[in-house]
Amino acid sequence: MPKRKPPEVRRVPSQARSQERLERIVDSAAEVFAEVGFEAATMEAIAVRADTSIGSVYQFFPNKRALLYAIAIRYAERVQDLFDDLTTVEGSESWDAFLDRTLDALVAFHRREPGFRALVRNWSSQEFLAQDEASMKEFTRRTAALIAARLPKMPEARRTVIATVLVENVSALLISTSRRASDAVITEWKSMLHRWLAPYATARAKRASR
Amino acid sequence: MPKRKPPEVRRVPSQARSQERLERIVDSAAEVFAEVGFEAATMEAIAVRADTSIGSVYQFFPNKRALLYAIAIRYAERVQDLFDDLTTVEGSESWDAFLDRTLDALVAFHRREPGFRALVRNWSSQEFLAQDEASMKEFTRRTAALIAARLPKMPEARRTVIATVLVENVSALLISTSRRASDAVITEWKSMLHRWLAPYATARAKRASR
Amino acid sequence: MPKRKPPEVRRVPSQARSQERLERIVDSAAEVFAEVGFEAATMEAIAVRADTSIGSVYQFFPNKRALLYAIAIRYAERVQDLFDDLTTVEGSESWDAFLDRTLDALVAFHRREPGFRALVRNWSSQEFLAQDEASMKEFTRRTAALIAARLPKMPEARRTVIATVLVENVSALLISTSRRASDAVITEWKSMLHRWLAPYATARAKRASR
Amino acid sequence: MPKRKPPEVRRVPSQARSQERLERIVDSAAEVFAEVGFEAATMEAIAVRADTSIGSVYQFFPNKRALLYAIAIRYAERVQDLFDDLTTVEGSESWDAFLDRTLDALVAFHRREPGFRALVRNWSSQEFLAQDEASMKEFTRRTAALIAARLPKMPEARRTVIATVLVENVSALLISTSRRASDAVITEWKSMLHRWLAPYATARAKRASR
DNA sequence: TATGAATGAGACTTCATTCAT
DNA sequence: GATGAATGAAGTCTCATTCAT
Repeated sequence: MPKRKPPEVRRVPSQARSQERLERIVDSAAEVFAEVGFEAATMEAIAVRADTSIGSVYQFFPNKRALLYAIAIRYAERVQDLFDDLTTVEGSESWDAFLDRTLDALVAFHRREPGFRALVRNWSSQEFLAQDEASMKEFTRRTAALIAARLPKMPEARRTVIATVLVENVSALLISTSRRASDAVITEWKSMLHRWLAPYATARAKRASR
Repeated sequence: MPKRKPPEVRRVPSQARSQERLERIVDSAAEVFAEVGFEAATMEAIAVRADTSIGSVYQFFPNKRALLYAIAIRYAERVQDLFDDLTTVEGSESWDAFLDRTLDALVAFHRREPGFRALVRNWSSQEFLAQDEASMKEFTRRTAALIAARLPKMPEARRTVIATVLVENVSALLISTSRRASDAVITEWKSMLHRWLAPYATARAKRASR
Repeated sequence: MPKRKPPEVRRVPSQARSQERLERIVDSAAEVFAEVGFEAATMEAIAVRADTSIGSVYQFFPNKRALLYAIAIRYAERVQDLFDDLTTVEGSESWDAFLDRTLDALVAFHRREPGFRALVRNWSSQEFLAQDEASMKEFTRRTAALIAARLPKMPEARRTVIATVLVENVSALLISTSRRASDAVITEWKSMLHRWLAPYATARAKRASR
Repeated sequence: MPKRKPPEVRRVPSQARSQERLERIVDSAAEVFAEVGFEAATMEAIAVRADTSIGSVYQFFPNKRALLYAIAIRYAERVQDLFDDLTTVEGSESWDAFLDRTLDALVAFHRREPGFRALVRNWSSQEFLAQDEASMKEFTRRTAALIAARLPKMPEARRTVIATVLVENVSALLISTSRRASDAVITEWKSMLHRWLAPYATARAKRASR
């Protein structure tokens, strides 16, 4: 995920009291957006849930959109961190193990942060679609790099296609499914990915065993 | 797709003129919702595009939400019909061929009806999420039935899990991907499904050949 | 006064009912602006005084400023008409008689339309200052023409200066004074103008008698 | 200028620091009001320009209106002082010379203090119109006294009328004209006043020469 | 039945004023 | 006293919905 310009924040509070309030406002907004969508969310509702006044919300954010933007960035950072954690595990790990670990982590993330799903689904505005596209590209790039590390002989075009399908598949399923997915479904989902990718890994294994 | 309670329509017009007008209103609403989203769409804009007056829109629909509902139902019927067409093809067809044909048809449908994607991404409200859930369940049931027809020995629980993953996978990818997906990506996607499902089909083949 | 572009009006009503309403809104706005000034006037107050809803006000005018603009134009037209009436009197009339007649008419106008004074005093915004400047220029031009008709020998520069002082004097006094001015004050004011302009007229008389 | 009730000042600061701050606040407010008008001026902007905090402004003034009031009083005092200076010149001076001197001084004052004009044009509220009226009355009284000193025989009613026209004329023209008036216009303006008042002075001269 | 003008609740946003630090 | 964050009343404007014609 590329670095983004900082959110349009009016005031960065230094006092602990204000810092807390800001946190509460962003949390509250994330919840309200998740529940009713961006357009239907009202600043009043956000303020009330954050247990403040509308005026305080506007002290930190110049408008509703800035609030959405701030939330988007917060999530982007969390996903970024998650991906970093997942890929910095040292040692030799099988593809399947890596995939399983990644999926489990992502499913857990989506369950922990129900607002994320709502956010992504509501990104219909042009501005945010561009963001989304950029995120997906970055994830695809990184995934392709991971593939390259294990299958250096695979042509780049091929690698990119596989990475694309993998990233799209995972993100699409996470977004539309994660809350309701049972363990059995997730297990089957992993099977799907394992079987799909097996031949590529096998090819390497064969070459390696020669 | 389950039977739905009758749409909230105030008057079912008998006259051809009115029927046409109703059609135009729904088309117009679908377009406007797709273009700017549900909240930002105005009844005025919908009426103008349908070449009628606001009053006429309210003659058919008690409120804006009812319009969205009508559109949802229309799309549900179209998807329903599509699925019926796909499955009523007689003769022996391989799983892979069936899958490919289905995927191609669905991708084509999504490309033909950009409003569908916009609609689904705009759900958000509780009422519509329930709708969505119901649709998915119905598709899963039918898919499980298709599997049962070919793999009668597979335990029902298993079948349901596979059908769930298949339906979720297909619908999720269609919604988040279809407009931008290249042919190479779609081909790889098919591969994924083929390899995943191959062992199940093979199991049958083995048992059959004994 | 130069022709102005038509006010930003959203809808020009044809029905008598609406026409009345529009009239009431403009009248009401003129009153409210006159009483509390443009900024302090609220659309709510304007709507209530016009015995309508806020929504109706916005049906005719896209924003508060457009209302001010409409009023300005209405007054500009009235002043225009007044000036036309004053100058189209045929026959030979003495300067003093003409001046007296004009002043009386202008004072009457200002007393009849208390909103006019308020409007001009509130024209502080850049946009309206330009308007004002243009009006004054036009009046000065016309006045200079009137002078030229009677004193063709007077150099143009001179004529312009006199016209400027005359117009500025009359408009300034009208704006700041007219409501409280007693008859005695107005009579003295006329004297002032007569005595000031007498030498110019006399010069002509002398030349004429030679 | 009549005695005014003491300005609404919360605290009359004794410390030099505070005195300075108070001065800065009033200056700042005068500038901001002059630039954007009373309503559009924000206490924040005033505080920032005065290089203090909003809280400090409220230490001195209970509300925004009190600030305007303080500015009005300050200007009233300055005009008062100016008038005192103008009239305390000893020796025999012709009417015309006195008038010219006064006008020049007033024009200079208006050019030096652009805020004054803005202030007067922004009156509008009932409370301030009363202020204005009172100022005008006081100037008229003083002017009538000046006339009385030179023309003791003139009936008081007459004197008052002349003083009224003179004061209204001068103040009206100053307010609406001073920034844009050319020297030629001002010269002609003086001519106007000279010719108007000449007969009154002549009358005295005649009586004196008998 | 069709129209579209009228209505007014409700959204966003600003900013005068208060008050805890 | 000084500061500036917090508050919330109030203003502008939109638009779903109603209803007279």
